[in-house]
Amino acid sequence: MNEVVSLPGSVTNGESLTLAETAYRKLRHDIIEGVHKPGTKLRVEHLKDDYEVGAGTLREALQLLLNDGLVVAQGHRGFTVAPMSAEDFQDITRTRVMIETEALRQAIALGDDQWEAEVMGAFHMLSRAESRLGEETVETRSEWERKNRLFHDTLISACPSRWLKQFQHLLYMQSERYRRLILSEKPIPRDVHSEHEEILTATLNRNPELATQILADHINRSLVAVQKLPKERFGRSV
Amino acid sequence: MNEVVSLPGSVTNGESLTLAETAYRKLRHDIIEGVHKPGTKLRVEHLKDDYEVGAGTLREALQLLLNDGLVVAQGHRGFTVAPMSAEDFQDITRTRVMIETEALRQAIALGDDQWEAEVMGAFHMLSRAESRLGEETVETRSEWERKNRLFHDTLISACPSRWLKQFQHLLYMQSERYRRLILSEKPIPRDVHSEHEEILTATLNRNPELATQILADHINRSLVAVQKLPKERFGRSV
DNA sequence: TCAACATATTTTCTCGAGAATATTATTTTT
DNA sequence: AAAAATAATATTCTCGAGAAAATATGTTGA
Repeated sequence: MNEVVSLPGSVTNGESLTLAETAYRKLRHDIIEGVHKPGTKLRVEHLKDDYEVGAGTLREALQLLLNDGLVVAQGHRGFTVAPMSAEDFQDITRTRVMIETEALRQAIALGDDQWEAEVMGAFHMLSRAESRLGEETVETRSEWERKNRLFHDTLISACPSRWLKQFQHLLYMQSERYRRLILSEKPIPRDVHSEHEEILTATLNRNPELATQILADHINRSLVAVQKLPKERFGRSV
Repeated sequence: MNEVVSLPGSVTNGESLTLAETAYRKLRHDIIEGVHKPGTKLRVEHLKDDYEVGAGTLREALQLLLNDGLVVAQGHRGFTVAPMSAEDFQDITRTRVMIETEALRQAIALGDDQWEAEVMGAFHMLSRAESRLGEETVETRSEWERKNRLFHDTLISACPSRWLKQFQHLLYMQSERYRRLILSEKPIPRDVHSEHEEILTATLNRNPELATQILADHINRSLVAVQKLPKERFGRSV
């Protein structure tokens, strides 16, 4: 069941990890979690000690982050954490709605019994993680984040388009960084559970119109929350 | 008019180029042009001499190519030219139609006079390059390829979504590799000129339905051409 | 006081050599 | 002879030091 498969967002095809890739993952995590603030310079000499790798290896990790749009580079002027802004998140959200609803549409059209079962399973795992969210520890929150991503990934896993899924993954990752701003403000609101449930039932009923409509609303809901935030929360502007 | 702007596909924001990035560009060109066949191993020790850089620098260039999906990596097993297949091109084409038509729709809705002028200019340049296509040299073909990309880029340049444009750029680059297979077979057919012209007029008439329809047909046309090719042309299979 | 120039410092970029890992070839065993 | 184990080769990955470039500091002249 738990076969080794190349998870999206991974650079290599599973199996053994290089030091550069582990550093890449840690850095990615820290950028999404806001450890490295938007617009901040990422100096190799400082970071190589924190992440316990050589300078060249850390550079490789930074190069990989360019793909994800979490880091920007400037020739001979080093690397910088990608800036954040309300406009950027609006763009991310709109594009993500377009990509993810199309992917869901295709998944609903083509998914088989196996896929249905996996979607139900992912929803169940997410529900359990949600119920454990009362005790507000770091672990429960990151657990919920993992399960939420898994649910969204599984929903569209039956979509045959490699590129659509890749773009969805990228935009989800970007959204995560913004969603973190809201979560640090107030805990995850109650109605997300019912939203997920509605998406689930509409999907299993093979109702693409309804499922994509709810999914779109669901994704858009975090947009209005971010737009209410004061702009200082986005870190230093460019 | 010709201000220095960060062209998509470039890693840095213009200005001075690093050795790693120039190597990246050359490698990208060579992969698209088929110098390095799909599925081929890219050995650092061999390539560093060809591209006149150190081993570490060439590794950086390869890392950057991962983003573009032209190279795949496997932990401790090095880099490989991304494989090609008819199914992959079908996916690329469908996704590209979706992305590029949406971008064009937004551009038509929001583009100003300046944009209209640039679109006309790009079309003119493309037409001239097409007329020079009779003398079948390497230079005229690559000139046409450049102008064709510029035309497509300019069409959607008024689209405000950074991400849509980024995805369009990625998929256009992928298409280029496949289009090369057709071009080596037979020269560029006559009717592409009229197709471009129809897109232009529909766009300038602010007719999004017609413009996106013709654009979609235009992009899809190369799909059927590729699907006619024998599968040996795609290089060694995975 | 301010600007232009030169110097010093920091940071990035680049390279080649050594360590770790995978692949191929050889030998040994069943 | 086929399979398993071992040795040899090739390739990738990692590191730290030096070269190149950018930034910061200091100096001179108007």
